[in-house]
Amino acid sequence: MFSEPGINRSSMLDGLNAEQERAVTSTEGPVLVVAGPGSGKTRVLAHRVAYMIAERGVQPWHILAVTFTNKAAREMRERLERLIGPEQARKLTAGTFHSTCAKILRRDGHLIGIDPRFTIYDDGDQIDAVRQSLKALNLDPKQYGPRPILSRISKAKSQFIGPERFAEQTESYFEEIAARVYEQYQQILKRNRALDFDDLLGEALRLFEEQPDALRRYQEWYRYVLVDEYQDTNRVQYLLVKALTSEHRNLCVVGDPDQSIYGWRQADIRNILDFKRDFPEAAEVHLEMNYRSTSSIVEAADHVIRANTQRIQRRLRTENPPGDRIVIRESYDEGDEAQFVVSEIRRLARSGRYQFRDAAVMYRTNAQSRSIEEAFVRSEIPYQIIGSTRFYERAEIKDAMAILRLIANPSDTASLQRLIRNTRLGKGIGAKTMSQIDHWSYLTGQPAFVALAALDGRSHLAPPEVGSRAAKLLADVHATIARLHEESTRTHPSELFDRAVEMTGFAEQFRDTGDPELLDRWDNVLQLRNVLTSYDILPESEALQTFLEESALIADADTMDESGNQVTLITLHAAKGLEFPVVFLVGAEEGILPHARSMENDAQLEEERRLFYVGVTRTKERLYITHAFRRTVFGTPDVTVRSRFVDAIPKSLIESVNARPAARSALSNSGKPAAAAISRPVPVFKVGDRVFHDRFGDGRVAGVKPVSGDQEVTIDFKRHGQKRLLASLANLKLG
DNA sequence: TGGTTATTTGTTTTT
DNA sequence: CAAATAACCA
Repeated sequence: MFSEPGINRSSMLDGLNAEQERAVTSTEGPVLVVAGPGSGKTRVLAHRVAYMIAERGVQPWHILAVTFTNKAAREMRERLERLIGPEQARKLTAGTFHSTCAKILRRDGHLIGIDPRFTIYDDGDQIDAVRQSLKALNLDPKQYGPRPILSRISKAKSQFIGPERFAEQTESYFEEIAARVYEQYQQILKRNRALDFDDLLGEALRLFEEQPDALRRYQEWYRYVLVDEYQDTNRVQYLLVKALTSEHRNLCVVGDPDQSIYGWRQADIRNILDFKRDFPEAAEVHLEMNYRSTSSIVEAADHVIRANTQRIQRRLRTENPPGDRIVIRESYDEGDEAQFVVSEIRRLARSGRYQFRDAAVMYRTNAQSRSIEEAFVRSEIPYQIIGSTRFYERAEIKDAMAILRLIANPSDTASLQRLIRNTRLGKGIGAKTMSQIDHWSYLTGQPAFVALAALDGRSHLAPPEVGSRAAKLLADVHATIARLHEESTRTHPSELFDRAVEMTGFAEQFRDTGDPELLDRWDNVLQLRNVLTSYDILPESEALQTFLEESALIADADTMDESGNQVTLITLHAAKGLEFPVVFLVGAEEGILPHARSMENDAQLEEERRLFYVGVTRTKERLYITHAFRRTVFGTPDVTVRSRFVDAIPKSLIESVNARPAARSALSNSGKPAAAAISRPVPVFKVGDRVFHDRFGDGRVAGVKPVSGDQEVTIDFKRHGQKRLLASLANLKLG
């Protein structure tokens, strides 16, 4: 039974320490909460909202809680349900910046000329738009990579700098180019009635600036605003929050500068300083007691982060027992590393102390998940990968989504192009025809769909010049989509989907085929359809729109499944905010963590250190840090150097360093090979020896270097060139 | 036009 | 190594 409202005071503040209580009860006016890892931040946030509602009589719909992921929003609501009941909890607004802004723009965007049917462009769509812009400007995409240009545009947008202002303040030739692309890019988005991720925030801010009445309405509505993960907000997000709260000034921000890991996404640490400037009356609360981790882990984390100079020095505290030591393990290569992780997890599971679900493997780059995943597949231990192989990035899903997006917003030319390229409906319409349409769009400023309408005799505009055969086909496309679009407001999404995949001939390409791969893909499409059915209960007029919006704005972390008993594989970035009893931090090597591309300056390096720190502090009990002697990156194997971050951990907290089981026994005394090493005998090599390797084949020893109880041999392989290998691990045979 | 193969290019991190 | 693009042929 849930507690009734009017709850006694103690239950809201029950079990909170003095600082936590202060964070919960300072409900009026601005508050800055600096919350260290594991300091009960999530709990405090939920209790604060509950307290406001139950004790201070604040109406739940007057509260806006902005979280970093939808999952965090969901968790907040769930906690709240337990505290004040589902009735009240449901009335709270909780969501990410992006989803909140999207909703605001659907409702009020028309005031600043935004079509409420707008499509949200994801990363891939954005790149396409940049490519198109380059083409329209006759610039060579080889010379100016779309990726760097897009990131420059995104950076400008995150600072609320529009194309005009950006063009005025360019500082290099590259920026000149970017400025021209930026302008063109915006035109393309506008023409397609599309907004990219940055626009969702930027346009919402523009709405607030240009329409004071609308802003006042939202200010009146959201009288209390909470922002979680404040250290990762950018300029525009700050300005949004500031605008929203400038009247009532009830703003509570929660963050931890030591966990700021999104600088590259224009998260601006100045937001904390500016908060104090713009809200000088703000109360400040520091949560420093760690309730999550063993003291070994807390101490290790503290030693790591201490090396950052751009930092308010403070120390982490815990009253937890020391627990297990941290295991640091050197593997031979990524395969061996993965194998170690798997067998260690199995060992822990067998011991009965942990389940699979208690463990997570964390890495710097998605690419690293490959070797780990292979080991899991072989071991038959259940696992889930967060991000990486994203469902919505599969070709067949993108195709199906394009159809749905097009139905919702026929002006979305990117989706139209996809449909024409990949379905029977577009068969016979080639690149030449499409570029004619493109040109027409450029001249008229109208989306491609209008060109199709003109060819179908449904527009007063003069149709583009295309071949008569193509004209007929395009008119057909127009008729089909127009019909589906018209039906969409009175048809359940799943039914609409069924009609759409038939009418476009999309379903057809998967049918009557024994090809197991095709069957597999169709299975994915059906999975998508299954997701759609859950939107059938919504009113037909908005169901499709809601689905598209939610699927565009899901974060990787949102897809985490906590119901099954499986190991989680996740990037360090996505792991922010999570915790696990057992954590494997893999690939702790220079060039990976810190990443090679983040070693140029101190600011970047310190962010990498924070990332490592985030990984360490996710751990409740057992932390493993692994690095490999040799790693194949890019198809080229290379000898690695252990990450400097590992070396910052005091030896007293470490259980074993450089555990190379076979290595120690390889050379027992005076360089003579041990008769029986634990696993296999390792020969002693000298220059000139002929050897055989399982993968590299025949070779000749070119050099030998003794390393702690082992040999590092350099070998010229006949087929694979020169390699450096560790004798004890390479399994070389004397030939 | 469309599908195939050869070459080439590149991997941070993500709403 | 493998995904993505370019050249190539049908």
